[in-house]
Amino acid sequence: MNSAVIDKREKILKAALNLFTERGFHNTPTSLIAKEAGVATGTLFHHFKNKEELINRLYLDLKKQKMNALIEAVDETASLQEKLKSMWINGVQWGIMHPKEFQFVMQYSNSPFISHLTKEQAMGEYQSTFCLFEQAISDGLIKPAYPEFVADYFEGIFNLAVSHFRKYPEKISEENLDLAFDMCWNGIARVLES
Amino acid sequence: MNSAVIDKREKILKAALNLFTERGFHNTPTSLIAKEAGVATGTLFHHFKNKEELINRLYLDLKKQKMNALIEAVDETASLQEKLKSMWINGVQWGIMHPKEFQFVMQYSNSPFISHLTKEQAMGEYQSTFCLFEQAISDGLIKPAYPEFVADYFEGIFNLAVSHFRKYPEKISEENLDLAFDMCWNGIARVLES
Amino acid sequence: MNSAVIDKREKILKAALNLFTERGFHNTPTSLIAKEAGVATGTLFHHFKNKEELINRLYLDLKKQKMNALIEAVDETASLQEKLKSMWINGVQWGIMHPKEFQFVMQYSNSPFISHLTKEQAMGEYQSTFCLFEQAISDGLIKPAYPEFVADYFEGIFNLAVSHFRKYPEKISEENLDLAFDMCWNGIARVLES
Amino acid sequence: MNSAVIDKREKILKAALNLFTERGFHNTPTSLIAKEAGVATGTLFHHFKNKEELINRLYLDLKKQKMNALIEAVDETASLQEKLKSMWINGVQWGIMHPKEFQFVMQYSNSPFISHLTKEQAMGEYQSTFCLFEQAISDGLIKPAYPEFVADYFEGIFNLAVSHFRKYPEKISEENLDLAFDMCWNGIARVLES
DNA sequence: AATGAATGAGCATTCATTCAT
DNA sequence: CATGAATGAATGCTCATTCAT
Repeated sequence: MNSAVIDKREKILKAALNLFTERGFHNTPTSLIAKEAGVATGTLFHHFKNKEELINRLYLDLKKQKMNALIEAVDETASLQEKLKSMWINGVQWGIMHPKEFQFVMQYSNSPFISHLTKEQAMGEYQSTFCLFEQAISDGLIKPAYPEFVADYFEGIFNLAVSHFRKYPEKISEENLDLAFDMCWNGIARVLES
Repeated sequence: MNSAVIDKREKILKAALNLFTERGFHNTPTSLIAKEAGVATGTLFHHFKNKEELINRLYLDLKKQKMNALIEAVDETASLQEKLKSMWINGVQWGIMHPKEFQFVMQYSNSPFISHLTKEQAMGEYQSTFCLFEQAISDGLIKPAYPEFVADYFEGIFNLAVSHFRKYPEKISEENLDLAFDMCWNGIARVLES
Repeated sequence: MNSAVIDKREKILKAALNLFTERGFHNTPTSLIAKEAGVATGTLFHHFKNKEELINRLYLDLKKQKMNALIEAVDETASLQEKLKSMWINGVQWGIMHPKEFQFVMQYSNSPFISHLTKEQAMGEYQSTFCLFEQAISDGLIKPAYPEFVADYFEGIFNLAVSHFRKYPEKISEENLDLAFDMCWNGIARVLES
Repeated sequence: MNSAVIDKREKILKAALNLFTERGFHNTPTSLIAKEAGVATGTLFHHFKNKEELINRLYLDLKKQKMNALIEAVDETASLQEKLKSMWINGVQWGIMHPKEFQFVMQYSNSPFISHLTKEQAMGEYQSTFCLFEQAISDGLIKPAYPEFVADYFEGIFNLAVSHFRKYPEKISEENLDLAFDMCWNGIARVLES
């Protein structure tokens, strides 16, 4: 009983994810989502107050999944640089293996469809990661550029790398993932004077 | 009369740019564009076959403007690195001074609203720039990563930099522009062993 | 258990009365009635076949209450004029003390939501009162206008008086109730030549 | 051209009047109004911002018609009582000849569908009539009951009379109209002591 | 009896596009 | 070329009612 209920909710979210990434938010009728989910139109509105709540709910769920993927199995005893690299690799792999989820989160991060409140909630999950950058700067591990830029930069290249590997799947290899991280990192890292 | 005609066409394009960036394509009725442009609803369809043609036309115009801004006043006799830096700085400055135009081009570059044909035409403008990267790689000026990644990387960080400066306008300064380029470049540049 | 059942039924009727008078029939979802009654949506349909039956049932209940209020404690030995005045005063007082109930009965008396059958049943209760008018006419107590008009007139002014006192509660006083009846009555009563 | 435009607007208003009085506001889909008016659904919303504006517009139009009917051809030189009687007779005749219009105005006068603003505008038209009552009271022509009640009373019986004659059309005659007015009036008029 | 998730027909409203003037 | 009234398919959302538990 309960599982059937959750099932429908999940099916709606899944269908919404597929359709939103394929067709965009405004070009995806709720009726189509319901149809794709194998559910009546009214059912969608039983689970989500309206279309906007659906998209916000979806965004929050996926953002959380992404963040969980980042920190999964990161060796707590490793060095800061190694931690960041692990997270980067984890994240890129998650992005490659969950293309829709990744695209959705990236595409709607700056979208007006996502409410301010949702963005704040999502940002909360990000906080712990952000601390790592601050620490890396104070440790002298990375360039002393102001932290806002570092954060934008890091996430930007991260997204860029995933997008790239989705565009050229044949380029995916451990070597190229390392290369991508290296290009990112050597743009941040303090160049040690010899 | 002729100038009045051009006027209306321009006004429509201008209104469309403002509205598309503020509200998105699907959330911008043609009637609103017409109203904002001070023109009758029918007039829009005299100048553009339909809404899609309008957006494609707009995209192409702006992409061309952006490309022209890049190569403007680049010293032909300068070194390759200096040329690339000039273009970068030019581009970032254009992006800062034309926020709507920049956002529109970036936002819709990967959008399904832009037809394949339009994208190809736009890509044509990019060709000459792309050559510079190939040359830079073969010159040993930048890392021998495969050129597709370099191109994505370069453009990605470029967009990232502009977005960043739009988010934090108080950070705009010659110094920070240089810093941004430096962070980009030292992620690409071969690190010379001492 | 049985009392709990009755309780729910009563709660539904009570909630329906409040909501129907505040928002109208069509603007009151059954789900809202259920919610306001503290009951599941399905429960409403256990007690009433459908929304229409609910409203008809409610109408009949309230009409009966109103009629009972009219004849309550009327002195059987009093004169006809005194009886009618007692009923009038009783009725106005009931209307003042049961504003929702009064409004509902008045509002839906001519409404298509109330079925023909229901109206006839309700009219049955009215019959005995109607006889009084016929008698009053034949007694020469009131003007020899045809009885249909007298009945409409009497009830019309009655409703009017209640509505008036609900609009201006500060005007409620024994004196003004008498005044209202007097205005009603002297429009009916044969003016005796001196 | 212009006449065609007005035509459609008028047709919509007319269809709306018929349907609203027959089926009520909430039970009348805009699609049905459009259909009945021989017009596309969109056309309705071209002329009226939404359903609510349509009903408010309609109310205002009809209220104005009713008021105009009241004061039409009233002899300015006649006595106050004669003036009021003329208006009463005019009004009842208008109500009889325009049953839908009359019912609509009466039915929605106290309805929440009519906005406060609309009611105020409509009340404005009523002002001059209201003055007549004040004058009649100060002239000692009618009972010195407080004017709010007199106004409610007068209008109430007026509506009542029209409703009555619509229910019993066979009772319509000059004689009965006079009778109805007489019953109204002798409930107001000061009974002169002999 | 009671529950509340599910249903899907129905509704108000929007909007790209047309076309007579 | 320009206008803007008219169109009607499409869409987000509501709600009375059902039914498995």
